[in-house]
Amino acid sequence: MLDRTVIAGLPPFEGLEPDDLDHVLEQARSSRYPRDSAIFEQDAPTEHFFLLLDGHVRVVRITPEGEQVISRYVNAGEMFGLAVAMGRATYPARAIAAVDCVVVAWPNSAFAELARRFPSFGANTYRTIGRWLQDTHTRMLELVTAQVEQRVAHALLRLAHQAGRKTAEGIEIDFPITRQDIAEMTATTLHTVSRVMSAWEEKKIVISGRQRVVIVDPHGLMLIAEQRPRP
Amino acid sequence: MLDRTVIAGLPPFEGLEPDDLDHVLEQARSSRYPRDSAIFEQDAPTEHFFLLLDGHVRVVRITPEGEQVISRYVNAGEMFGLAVAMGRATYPARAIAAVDCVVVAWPNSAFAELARRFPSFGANTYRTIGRWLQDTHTRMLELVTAQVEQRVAHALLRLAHQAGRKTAEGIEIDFPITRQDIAEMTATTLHTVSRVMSAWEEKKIVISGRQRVVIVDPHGLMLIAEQRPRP
DNA sequence: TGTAGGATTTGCGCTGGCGCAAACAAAGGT
DNA sequence: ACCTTTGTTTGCGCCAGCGCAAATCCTACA
Repeated sequence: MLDRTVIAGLPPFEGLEPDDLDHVLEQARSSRYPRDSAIFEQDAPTEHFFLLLDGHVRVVRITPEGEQVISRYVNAGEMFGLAVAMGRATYPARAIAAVDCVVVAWPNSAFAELARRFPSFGANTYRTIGRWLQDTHTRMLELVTAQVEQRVAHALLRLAHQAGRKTAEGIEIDFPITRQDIAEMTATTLHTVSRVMSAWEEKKIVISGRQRVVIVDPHGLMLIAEQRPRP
Repeated sequence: MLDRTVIAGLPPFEGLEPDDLDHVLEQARSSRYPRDSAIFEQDAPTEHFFLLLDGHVRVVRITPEGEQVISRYVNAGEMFGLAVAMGRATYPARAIAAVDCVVVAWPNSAFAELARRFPSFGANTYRTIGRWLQDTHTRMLELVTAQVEQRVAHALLRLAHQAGRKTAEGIEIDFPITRQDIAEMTATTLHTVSRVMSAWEEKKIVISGRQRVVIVDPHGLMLIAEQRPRP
């Protein structure tokens, strides 16, 4: 049985009494996932929905042709795998632990009861899904209208915002991320990402190494991201 | 006051008693929108949510740079402008009547009450939003991985499926649609769409004219849509 | 300390489809 | 019947970024 303090104060459970929190956790079980392991697979039947307690999770969609696109990164404290709330029988994507993770899982059957018993939980969940829809639209717009350099800049800024850690050199992305990963976020190739980032390293905008990105000059990066395609 | 039969049998109101339907409609008002008029504007404060009774509505997102992307077409019988269900204060896109339309609008304030009083209505709405999220992801994947020709083929097949009308020549898209519109659905230019479709006309796959598209050979189009990029 | 495997960098050539421009065609208004 | 507006077609040149290939660099593990 989990301690109620691990979920107290998280948006989905805001306003719940200690007893309520215990009730919520009664149906949950927590597990650890080592780095690079799958939490659920695309098209697998949905049996659980999840809360990430610690770590970072990558959500990836794969086309029939085998091409991958990273649809988002999940940060600690966020819900994911909410297929049940969307009335889906299978997960639409694969979830991979980007680092060692601690996850709480509820069986799908718990969702309806929790949403009914704690309306704020249901409302929050649906708002979350609504926000994902917005974010997805926004990213889609960006992917199809902006140039590669701007897309990569946007992706890094978003990562820095969500999962940035201040260091002496600048803002470091808090989990290992490869050129390939960035390519899959921005719909390009690892070669192009590498070229773009090498150029930025030259200009002292970022420092990057193996699976590591530090943003030295966020403002400079923002200028690149906001650049008009044809002035 | 609207007659209850106009909404009876529609998925969101499935299983409601005649009295319930009357109650639902008490808070609604219906209006007509002439072709090309806006039903709501992007970033405008959300005051209503809508049901399309008759016609076709185009939902368009505009970037700060002024580029447009058509995020979907709404068909008769579908809800749209559900910003309130996603907890948003402004509409994330603009809705334009693609033909003369009849629309039912409810004030946002009605949403919470309806969702509480008729759980099936709430569940259906949230499922709908979940489906939009899926569709958007799928389209995004397609836009960034497939070639222009395949994207246009997919777009036409989707349109034919949702809003196709059988004619002597083939399946005709049920509303006026320009090359520019198709370009905004597939993230390309009207010039390229024109070239692609001229080639298809040559091969007797489609017949097209001013604001008009007829799919003569859906199977041939499907072959193009499913084509592997690099065999 | 050596080494295998993964990650990254970089050069080079090619091409899909965009930008530009101009002509043409179909509606609709007067 | 004419003119304006709006939509469509087509030719041409160009370039961002991909595919391919090869070298190099880390890092973990033996």
